[in-house]
Amino acid sequence: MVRQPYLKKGSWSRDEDQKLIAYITRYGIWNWNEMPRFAGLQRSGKSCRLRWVNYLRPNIRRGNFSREEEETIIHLQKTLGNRWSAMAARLPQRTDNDIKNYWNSRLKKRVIVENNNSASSPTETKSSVEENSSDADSSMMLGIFLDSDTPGMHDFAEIAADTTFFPSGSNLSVADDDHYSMAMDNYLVSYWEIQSFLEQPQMIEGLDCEAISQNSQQWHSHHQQYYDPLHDFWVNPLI
DNA sequence: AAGGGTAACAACCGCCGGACT
DNA sequence: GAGTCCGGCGGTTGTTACCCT
Repeated sequence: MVRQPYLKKGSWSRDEDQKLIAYITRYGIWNWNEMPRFAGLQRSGKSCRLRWVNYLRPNIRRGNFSREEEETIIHLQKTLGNRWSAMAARLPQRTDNDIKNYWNSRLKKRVIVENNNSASSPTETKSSVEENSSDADSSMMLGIFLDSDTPGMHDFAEIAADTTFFPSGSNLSVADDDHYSMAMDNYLVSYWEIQSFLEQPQMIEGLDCEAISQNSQQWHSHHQQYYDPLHDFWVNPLI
């Protein structure tokens, strides 16, 4: 009987995030079930996939749904039902998990209340959405990269600025140092750390980088529709 | 200050469908 | 055609932070 290797569950640590990002950055996504072993992660493939898709992908936006996005979700939920992935396809930068959570925790109740109100007195309800006040904060954070003379850093910053790489949640205010450092800790896996990781000796003996690279390219060609356009940004500078 | 209730969200689980052998 | 593997999806749970009493 083959003993299953210990698989960690629960919250992801920063170190695990870095390992996953660094691995995918270098080799791409070729097999979720095999990747954790090569990446030095004691996680299931499913767990890695979920973490990447819902949190670590470079061009996802989290928190602070705009009024337009809210209305879109409400409309799509009416027409599509609980098809969260289909909704996510129509809401750029949002994940199905995020949309699902947002609907379950906020919008569902709001819609019920609005329906009840419209049944009695059709008054306009005020949206609970906060303004995207942290856009400026994100810009300030990006300034760090723009100041850098490191090749590739300007691309990094510009793309991040264009795609709201940095989540715009309320915790990301840079009004004080605590929030700023927390934001950095939680959301930034710096170029330098990835580089440092990649320069480490291969953790798996006999790792056939060439084969993995080819597998990755084949995967790309077959699954291009699932790939976000920022992938090149992550991969090219490091190959 | 402490405890209970609630909201928000990260993560897990089970199921399903497609691809491959 | 049957079996297996893998990735994706939706439902659900667990955890944490916050608010109120």
